[in-house]
Amino acid sequence: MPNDVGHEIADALAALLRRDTRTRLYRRLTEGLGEAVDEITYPVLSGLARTGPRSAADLAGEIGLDRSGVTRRATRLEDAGLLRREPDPHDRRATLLALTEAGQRTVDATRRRLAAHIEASLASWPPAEARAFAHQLQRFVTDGPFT
Amino acid sequence: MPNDVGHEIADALAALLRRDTRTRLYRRLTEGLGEAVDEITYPVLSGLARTGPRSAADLAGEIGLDRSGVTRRATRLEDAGLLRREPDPHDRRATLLALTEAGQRTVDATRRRLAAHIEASLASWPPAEARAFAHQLQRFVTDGPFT
DNA sequence: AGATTAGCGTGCGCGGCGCACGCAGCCTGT
DNA sequence: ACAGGCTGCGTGCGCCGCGCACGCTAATCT
Repeated sequence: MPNDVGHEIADALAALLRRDTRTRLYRRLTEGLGEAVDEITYPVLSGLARTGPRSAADLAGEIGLDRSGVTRRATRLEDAGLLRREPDPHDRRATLLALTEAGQRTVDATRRRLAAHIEASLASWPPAEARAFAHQLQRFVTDGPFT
Repeated sequence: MPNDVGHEIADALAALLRRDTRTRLYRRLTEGLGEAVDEITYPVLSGLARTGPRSAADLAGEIGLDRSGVTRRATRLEDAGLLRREPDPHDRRATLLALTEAGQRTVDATRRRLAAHIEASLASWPPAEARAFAHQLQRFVTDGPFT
């Protein structure tokens, strides 16, 4: 493999990980979905949508955050009606975080928007190439230098 | 184009943009390079390496940050000997930020590490496929839903 | 039953960030 | 030439996200 491949991907990754890139993307995806959902709070919604109701500590471990942060974000989302705290039936001290219907709709809308943006930017690609790229990207992210 | 491609890439991107993914990657890349260089200060070094000496305001525009932030980071890097402030010969009120030799070496080492990690994770790929992926990724990042 | 542990929310301090001010140097009009 | 506006820089200020640690409640262990 030519070693310029590494640098080429490195440059692309650097551009991708840039702060304002992330901020702009989040802003675009969450625009008009209410004040409570933004770059800070969305990972809580998204993580909850992935696995269903779960505890704050559990969710914190997944998104690489302290429990206190998850608690505070959850409170904000709860105030906005996107999230609901329900007592764990098996453990009376525990409280499970669960999406409300509005929260689920918000997550769906956001993910749909992102997918639409991606597909729009891939519109001019040959379908087979786009499909191959998607698989390679996924493989690269899971196997890549990020674990 | 099948619409699951959009969602597949969306999932990969979400994993890539996760906070701890970024933090871990930065930590690995800057390990042992001194206390001053980290996720916060590195973009200044990197941006400077890209275009040569330039003003703080100019650099701030590129990395999507306020000038004050660049100034503060630059001061930290200056204290660590990685960066040098030199007066602009054409404008006596302006100061140009420039990498020292140590700063340049730090950037080179970091980029080399990232490229090495990437290539290692692509070691099992057919070379042609890796090359194609690199080009597609670059194209996707520049044309993609990030502008 | 008493002691230890687990889960949660919150107060506290740290640090990054944007905003706005003050100062120094440039530039344009008269 | 000089006076006013403009530009570039650094810094103080306030906001906010974040990790740490405490107190409280409830489960679990001996």
